[in-house]
Amino acid sequence: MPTTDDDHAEHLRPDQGADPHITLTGRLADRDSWRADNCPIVAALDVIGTRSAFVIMREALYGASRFEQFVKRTQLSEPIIATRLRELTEAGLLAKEPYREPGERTRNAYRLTEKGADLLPALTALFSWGTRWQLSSRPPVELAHSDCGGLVTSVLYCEHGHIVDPSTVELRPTRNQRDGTARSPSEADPKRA
Amino acid sequence: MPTTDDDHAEHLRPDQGADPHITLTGRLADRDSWRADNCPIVAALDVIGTRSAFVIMREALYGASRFEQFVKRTQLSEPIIATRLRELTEAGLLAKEPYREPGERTRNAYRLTEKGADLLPALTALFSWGTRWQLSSRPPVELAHSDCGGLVTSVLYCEHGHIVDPSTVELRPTRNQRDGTARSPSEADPKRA
DNA sequence: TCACTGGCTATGAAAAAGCTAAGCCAGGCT
DNA sequence: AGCCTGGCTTAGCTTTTTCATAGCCAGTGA
Repeated sequence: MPTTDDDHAEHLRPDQGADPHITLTGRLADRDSWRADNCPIVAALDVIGTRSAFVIMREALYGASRFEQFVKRTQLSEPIIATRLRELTEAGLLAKEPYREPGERTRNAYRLTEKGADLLPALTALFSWGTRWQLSSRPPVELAHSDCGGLVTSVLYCEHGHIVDPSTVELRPTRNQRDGTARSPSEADPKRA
Repeated sequence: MPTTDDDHAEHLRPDQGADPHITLTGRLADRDSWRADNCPIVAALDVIGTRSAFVIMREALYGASRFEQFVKRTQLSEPIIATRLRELTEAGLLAKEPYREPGERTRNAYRLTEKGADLLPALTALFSWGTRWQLSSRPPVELAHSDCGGLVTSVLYCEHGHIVDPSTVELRPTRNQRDGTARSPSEADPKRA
């Protein structure tokens, strides 16, 4: 196979399957000229960046709302469950709601909020990824669409209704809503050196 | 508002917006009768369950492949970067490939593999979630579909081509491929007490 | 009033994640 | 041969996560 002396060879994508990263466009193309301050992924991980938080959110999405349910279903320790439930409630992913069974005293339920439920695509994507790549056999449970019975995964989708192939995803400077002008990365990131 | 003494009131979903968890069906409906052993989400977190792993995968998807690039772009420490790169390579998400610039000695590049690239839906979902719920202003960058320019997120999608509303997602026992018979949870989970 | 109990908190400990700083070393150039 | 340097590793440390265990306490029923 002939080799190339092209200085840009490293930046090119010689083989879609070989190095399938997304394309950085505009001023983002030079990745070392900007920092990923205010990264939304890191912002998400500020709330749910521990293994125990993921597991608790899994059970919240599976319908758990009471402290004892989280204890039984996650196998995490009580101090950790209490701490995570408090943090997730303070962050708005769960809402503490008093409820009372007849003959028993008032307790609190940790109800899933819209903010918490909106993690379903992320957890579904991890569910699919883990199923495909990590488990040696199919898991005993699967996610399905109750309307039609089809299996559910998370896919990349654009606002124009296209299923987006990963090779056609690009990272670009955020555009102002009104005129489409790209915002300077530093414009929205005055913090941090 | 009248209250109900219905014993099943807690299990019902009185308000779709109030408690938007997914529906457990079949023998999974009694959540305390099975354990989430071999959970694909936990299996995924075995590989990528640290904040630093997420950040490194972000940069790999943004095109980083050299050790120094990960150092500059993540602000993580070198020992941690080296450890995570080794672990992600051993797990198959990155592939170590020697390359050589003219006049320089051979180095290794950490190339994204198909397995690694398949985390894009999960990272995109976290990107969207963080954008919507955590950042006080829009991030300076956005994900777009290069074919049409539309913004990209992760959505729930079923194998029959439907965009799936979260309220129509269910967790069900995995069906055998041939005859659709559900597998017993213990069938695939002989391990762990 | 007393016993019970669900939902925590407190304590101490272990392990993991992450950091700073220093150092090693192989291989390229002079 | 010697110097330089990118890519690590090592050592020591801090912080975070997580655990086991014990205990507290408010509120309910007897």
